[in-house]
Amino acid sequence: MQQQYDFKTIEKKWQKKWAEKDVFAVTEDPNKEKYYLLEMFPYPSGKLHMGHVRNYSIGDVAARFKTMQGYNVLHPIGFDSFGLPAENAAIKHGIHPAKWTIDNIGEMESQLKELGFSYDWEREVATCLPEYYKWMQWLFIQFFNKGLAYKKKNPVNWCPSCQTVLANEQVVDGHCERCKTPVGKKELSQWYLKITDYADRLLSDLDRLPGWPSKVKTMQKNWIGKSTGAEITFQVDQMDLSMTVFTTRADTIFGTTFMVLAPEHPLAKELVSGGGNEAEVESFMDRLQHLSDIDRASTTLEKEGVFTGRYAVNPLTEKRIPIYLANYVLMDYGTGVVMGVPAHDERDFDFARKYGLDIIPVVEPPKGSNIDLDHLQEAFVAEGKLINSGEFNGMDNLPAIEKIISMMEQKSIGKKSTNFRLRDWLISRQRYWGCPIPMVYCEKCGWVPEKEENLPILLPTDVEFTGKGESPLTTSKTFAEATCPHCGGKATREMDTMDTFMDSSWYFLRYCDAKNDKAPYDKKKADYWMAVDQYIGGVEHAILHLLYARFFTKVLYDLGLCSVDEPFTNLLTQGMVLKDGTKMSKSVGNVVSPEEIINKYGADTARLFIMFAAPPEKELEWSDAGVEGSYRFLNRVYRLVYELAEATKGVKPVYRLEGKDDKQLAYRLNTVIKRVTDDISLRFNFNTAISAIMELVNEMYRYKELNDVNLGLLRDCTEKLVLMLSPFVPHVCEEMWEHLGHEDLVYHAQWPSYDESAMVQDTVEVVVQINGKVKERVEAPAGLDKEAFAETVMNEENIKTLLAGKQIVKVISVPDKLLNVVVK
RNA sequence: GCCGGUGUGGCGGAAUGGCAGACGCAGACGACUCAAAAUCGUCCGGGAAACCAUGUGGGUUCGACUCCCACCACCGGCACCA
Repeated sequence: MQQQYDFKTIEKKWQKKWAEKDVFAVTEDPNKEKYYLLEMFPYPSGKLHMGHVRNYSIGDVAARFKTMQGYNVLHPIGFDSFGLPAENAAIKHGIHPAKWTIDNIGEMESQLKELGFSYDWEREVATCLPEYYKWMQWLFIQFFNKGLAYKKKNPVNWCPSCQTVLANEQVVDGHCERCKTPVGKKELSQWYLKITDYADRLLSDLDRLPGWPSKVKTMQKNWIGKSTGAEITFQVDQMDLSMTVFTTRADTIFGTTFMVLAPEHPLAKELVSGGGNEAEVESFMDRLQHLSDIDRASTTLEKEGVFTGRYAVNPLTEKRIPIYLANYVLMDYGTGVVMGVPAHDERDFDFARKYGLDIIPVVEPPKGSNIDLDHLQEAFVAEGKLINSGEFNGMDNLPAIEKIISMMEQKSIGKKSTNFRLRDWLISRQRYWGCPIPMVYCEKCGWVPEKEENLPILLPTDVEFTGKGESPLTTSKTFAEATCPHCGGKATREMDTMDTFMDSSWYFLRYCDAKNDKAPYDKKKADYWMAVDQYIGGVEHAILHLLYARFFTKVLYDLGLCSVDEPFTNLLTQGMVLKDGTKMSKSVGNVVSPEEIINKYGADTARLFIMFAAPPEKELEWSDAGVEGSYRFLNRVYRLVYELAEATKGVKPVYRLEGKDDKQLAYRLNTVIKRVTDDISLRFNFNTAISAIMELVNEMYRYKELNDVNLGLLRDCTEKLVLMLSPFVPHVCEEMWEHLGHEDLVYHAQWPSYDESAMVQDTVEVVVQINGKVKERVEAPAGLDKEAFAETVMNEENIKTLLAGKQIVKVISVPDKLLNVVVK
């Protein structure tokens, strides 16, 4: 150890030692309690950004801390390495996506190593490698065999810029989640996974995840969007035709005065033809065609519709009601048909107003309200008693829902029903750089999965990257040719690749047994490590990745491949890294590169600043001055440890506390250990853990200047200081630990425990309040009971003076803290 | 519109209902130095003071940044979901 803090030499030295000794590799050990700590794996875009550094620093501190506490810690890393940027680079610069990706992975690996993260590199995965995607294909086939994967022709979200379809989750505000281009619709035959079969479990099991932020759970709940209600069947007048609606408001059925279908509803044509209003419908449909999907989906779009010329019969009132087509009815929610209850639904109200349709109130506002039911100005959507509803008149509307549904069930005109906003997951992508879907089409046998021995279906290399139209796989001369695994006849391969969110939906299982070439992973190994005890990543994955991964885990659980059905026990969503109040981005020009900081101050400083500047789940404002401060602190610690290592050479950390100063320092040491331990393990409050360590350092600086120092105590403080700092700044701590004469790594050292007896003080400074306002501070003996405490404090001279001439009403005594005297 | 979250010095941020502003940054002053840097030390919400201060207004309490009610502002998610 040099006298100067030479971070460059120190960091290189210890990174080399860690790698040589392979210290972060772990194996299953039934005698040790496991702890699986995982950060979301990165897409290999080129270089690390500050968001990565933050994500992985949080994880590394936790992993090292848990290791020191004696857990068998699995802390793996890998790369989510299929995806569009690689392909775009191929189109733009003519580099093969594989080369681009592998080069980037190499770059990022070395940066992760430079930051000193404690990964078990033996378990590294890259989803673009055949040894990984072979098992992705195998899993897809398991889904298919279970009836959870199917191909369907449907209008799908189409990004004209990425030239591929998108899942609903990847369409944000009508725009492509990746490139922000407005998304259109295209009729295509595509593969889907039946995530809707799991909607109920995905929803209800959220309650079994107390370790997840409620924000994320709420977002998933909203996304799944469960509504309970009823399906009700209406007969079309004078036609042999019926239509079913979904409604959550069966209580308002008596107020249904019209029906509305989505314009693209399959029954629309049949209804219109011969209804006598064909010309008007056609011109309406024509106008609709010219609207973009984004405009159509807009909530501000005026509700427009057209009469079909047909009538339906309200099954309860038996009144004839007109049937309309309208732009505000969505084909892909419910049944695509809505019963119009203008009195009690805002949209129906607007529509009825515009087309002069009847408005019949069936729920009465509570007495005293100034709503005039005969001349409604807006829909009345609150609760009330039923009117105009036959035998149900006078009932409260909410309990009436169930009553009306069971009556309709008896008459076979309706039944209880549940609807989800969640749609099946569209996983086909018309792109090259993804996992090939291992399915072949045979004229005789239809869609058949590839034989297991033929896996992996490799990506062909003789393809052209044009970025246009269909999947580049179609340009391969040989890829399409296949033999039907069923009948042995000629067959064609599926040309699309999988959504990359498939790859990331099970990588945490692969880490449990990353090298396995007989199975995706050995179940026994997965049983040992799963579930992930702590997962850390950005909140932007709250619905996409985190929902898909939960879905996969549940399917694997049902298939008997996994013994947990929730993958992540605890979830931490870290905040963004900002500079000047906004997200770091190239276009704003406020990017601070990790490389730059590591070169100037070292990895330890970068890590320390990031952990100290804000609690992990909050946004972090980057501050160059703050980085300087962290660097200064590390220098301050280094100098202190160096000096004290010399001063206490050969001294054992054993001592007897002598005077007040000794006790004060021991008190500080032990309270800090407790604080740091609790802050890390209970709350992940790394920022306050670090401030506590700073307080200890400040105290040690004061103490060492005293005339009569206790060397044993100082030695103990020094060692424990290094131990506590080591998860945060591992390189410099290894160096200091070695200098303190230890031969083992600080990484393998035991986390310090605290001595409760040293945390008891003889006297404490307490506060004296009068009527709740602080008036005085006095020194009082610690550990008194309420009465003794009050008496002692009240007998202090200046307190007596303070209370002189006042009438005491009440005394609140909180020993060791405060005394509040209520006076008149 | 609905659902969440946040609001504390010049700044980042601390505070199981019990001293508001820990710790750090910035700043001021002092020591060391021929000088500067580095380092070490002291001060650092407002106010002359009584006091006033945790977005605003109420409430509960001996005591509220913390709990309850109403409102405001900003951020995020969902949004014609029947």
